[in-house]
Amino acid sequence: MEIPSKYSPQEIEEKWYLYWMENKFFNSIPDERQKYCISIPPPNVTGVLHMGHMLNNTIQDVLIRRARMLGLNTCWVPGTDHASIATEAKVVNKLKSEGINKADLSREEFLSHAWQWKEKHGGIILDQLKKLGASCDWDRTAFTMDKNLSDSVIKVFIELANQGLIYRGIRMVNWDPKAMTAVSDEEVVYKEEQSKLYYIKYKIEGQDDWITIATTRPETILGDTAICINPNDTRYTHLKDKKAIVPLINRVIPIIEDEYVDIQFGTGCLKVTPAHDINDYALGIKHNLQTIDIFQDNGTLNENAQIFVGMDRFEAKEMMIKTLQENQYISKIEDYTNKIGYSERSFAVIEPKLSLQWFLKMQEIAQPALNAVINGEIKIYPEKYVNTYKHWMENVKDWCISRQLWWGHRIPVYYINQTNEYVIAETLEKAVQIAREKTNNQSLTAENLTQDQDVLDTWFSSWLWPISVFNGINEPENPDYKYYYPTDDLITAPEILFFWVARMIIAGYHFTGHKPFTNVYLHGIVRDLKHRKMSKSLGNSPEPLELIAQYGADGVRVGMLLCSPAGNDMIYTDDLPMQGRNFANKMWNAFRLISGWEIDQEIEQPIYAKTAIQWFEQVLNKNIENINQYFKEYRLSDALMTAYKLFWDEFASWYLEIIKPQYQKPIDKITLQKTVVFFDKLLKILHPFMPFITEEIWQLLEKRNQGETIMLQNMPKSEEYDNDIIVCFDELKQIITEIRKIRQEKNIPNKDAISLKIKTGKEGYFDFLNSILAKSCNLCNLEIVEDKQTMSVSFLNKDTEYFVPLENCINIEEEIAKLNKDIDYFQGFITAVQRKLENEKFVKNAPEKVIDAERKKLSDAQNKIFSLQEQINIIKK
RNA sequence: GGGAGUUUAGCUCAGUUGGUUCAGAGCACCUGCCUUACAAGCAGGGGGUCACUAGUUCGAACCUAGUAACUCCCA
Repeated sequence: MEIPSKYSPQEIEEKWYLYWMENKFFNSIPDERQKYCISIPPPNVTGVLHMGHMLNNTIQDVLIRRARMLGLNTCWVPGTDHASIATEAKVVNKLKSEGINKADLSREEFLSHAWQWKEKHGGIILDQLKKLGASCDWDRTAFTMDKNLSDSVIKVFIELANQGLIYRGIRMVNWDPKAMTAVSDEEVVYKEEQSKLYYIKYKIEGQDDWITIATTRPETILGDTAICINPNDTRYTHLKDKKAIVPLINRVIPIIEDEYVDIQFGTGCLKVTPAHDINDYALGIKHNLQTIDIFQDNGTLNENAQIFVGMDRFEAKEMMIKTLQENQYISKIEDYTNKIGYSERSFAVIEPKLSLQWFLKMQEIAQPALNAVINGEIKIYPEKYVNTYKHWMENVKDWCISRQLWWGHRIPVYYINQTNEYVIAETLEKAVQIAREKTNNQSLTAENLTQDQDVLDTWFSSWLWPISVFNGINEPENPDYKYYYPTDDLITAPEILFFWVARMIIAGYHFTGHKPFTNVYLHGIVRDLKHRKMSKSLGNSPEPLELIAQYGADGVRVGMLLCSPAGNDMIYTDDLPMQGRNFANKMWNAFRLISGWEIDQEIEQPIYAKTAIQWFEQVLNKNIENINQYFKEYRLSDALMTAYKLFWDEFASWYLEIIKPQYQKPIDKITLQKTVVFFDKLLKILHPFMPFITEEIWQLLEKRNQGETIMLQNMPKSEEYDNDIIVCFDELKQIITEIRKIRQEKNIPNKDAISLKIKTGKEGYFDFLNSILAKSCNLCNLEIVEDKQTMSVSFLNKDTEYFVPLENCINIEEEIAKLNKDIDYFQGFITAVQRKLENEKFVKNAPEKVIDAERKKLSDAQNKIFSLQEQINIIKK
């Protein structure tokens, strides 16, 4: 059967993924073996696969497949999170396109639409992961709003509340007026923008005097409740204890003093609007100021503003500027660059807003999580992120966990008779019970209770993920949880180190008393060549599934990993998957070569083959050892590159070329058998990186039974090896390269045999490799000689001299020039070494070993010069 | 404004306790080859003041200080 010379991955990948699924090779159940477990960073249920997912999941699959081949009971739990804000926005938009307004629906009706949407679109991303080859235990697929996971969320909320760690409070939150919800600090993206700084005059009460402040947000002066000056600022001392009048609305406000005010900035006077600025809010508390909130939740002005009521904040700003100008309150307008916060989800400008929210106290529960990373119980790779983690955990702030949305876990708080008095319970029935006890009113019914309208932050469910996917909150004694938890590795990006990783660690220690995972591997962000983050809006991201179609999943996986050292961003170009594809093709053709060889039982194993086998065994073992070490250090790019070079350079370019029989000649049995064994090992080493092609070739390499798979074979172990053989062979490679160079320079085709004469020295000659040398260089004659040769091209390896007699095409001038060039080089080298050795301080202070090495370098170089000079003399004769 | 990190070849990155196995790898590039496994290939080759400056040391890509540029986090 003819095997095509180009490897085409499409059908092959589909075939093997089906085979793996049908045979349930990805599934795991607890047994007596040691386990290895990863819970996937749950992608957003609204999401589609992007380059970041490709990198993230490739890494996880490599680790999982390798662990599986190391004999561990391997479990990779997939799933998605419900993404409150993003999903709700999607569903709202979808309904809008159908002419339905969210406001016209009841909560139940809306949720039913949301669930329909989830059922229809929620699994897309997981199916896409299958194309990548992800070997997840799909039977365990979890969703943060599944029954067990939801119950866990409610349960821990109640537990934390009972521990006094949850409180309700007025706080300045990042308000998203479009999504009508508070968002966390981490969900606000700040962008630098050109804006204006307005200088606005306030009249001093009872005096014909003015005070000027500078602000970027003139509309908020409607909520002003003070003017603040710095007590050290002599320009304003005379205004101390006076009052100012807010323009247009004539509210009288005090002039207060605080060193917080930056004298250099603007006019040195600050307007204080406690309801709409976080720093002003702090000032307000400190100076006991009134707080006037002038905005509705949707960003329009309310009654408190007195004017422009009902107008949107941006419109109101324009009106405000216009009106102030008309009334001569604006003295100056300057250009100004400031940072404006946008909602990561809805892209609306964030409005700082005072609001009643639920908070989780963090400081106390963060402590064990901080300690765990500091004392190394949990390891972060790369280590530099430990600092970042530490800094954050030491300055941790309380976590606002409520969101003004419907899609998510509804806060299990029930208010009694529309008051602020409440009870917390898993269900309405329990809430009634508790409320009756609390109020001492047995006639209280469900009618008297109103559940909090808000849901919990999505992270408040994903922080339980490694626990809740095994139902460890609800049933801590269940066998799955006991077996798989704590999980082993967590693979994610540093961007969510804080709001996911750190919180998972906190939750792990707080709810289970154990870490949630042992190692955290942080990979970078995928960027384009201009180092811009890949995103839909920039249009700079390739479509992952198209990449897979074009280069094969194996090719893409290799491309993603080749250039992605831990913690570094990955700069993507199409060259990367191409390199992966080319490598797959190389493997494919190596297989084609071997599969075409016929065995002849009669022929003896040639010495060159026997020697090459002996050498390759050493190289293989050495590289396995290196790869193991790289995996230990989570240096996956290096591990892959080592395997890549082992296959391409050592196996294909050197080993196969040496043992390759002449065209259409048969091969001996032992060599072929050994070669198949090598190939088999290489495939296993490469399988975690390139699952599909390795399965395909492995299945073809030898007769396999139904139900067999490379993915359940044992990973080759590193055995003892003789490094001397590798070193000798490296020298041999250099010698062969020298001879190839001579052929190229002198234009001698490979098929013309040449002869080689060797004047052996103490080093640089290996007779046991002669048969390989002869075959690789097509030598008709290999002779050991006592004397230097004339009419030859020569070169030195250590102190052994090699001569290629080429009577017809020797240019004596050229040869001498070449030899002189070498002499010059060594001369310079000697000068440098001598300078060192003549330095008394060096001889006195440097270790013996270093000095000896220098002396050897010196004498070696001197010998070389001597030998080269001699060669020149001989040629000249 | 506070903190962390980065700077090594055209690009992306390695360089473990300072010492010719220290200046490396892959890709890209150049030259010659369609040599029956592979042109998605083979063989060979060029390329770096290790950001800059000063210091410590017999010796610095590596240690110290300063400077510059970039990145991230927090405010």
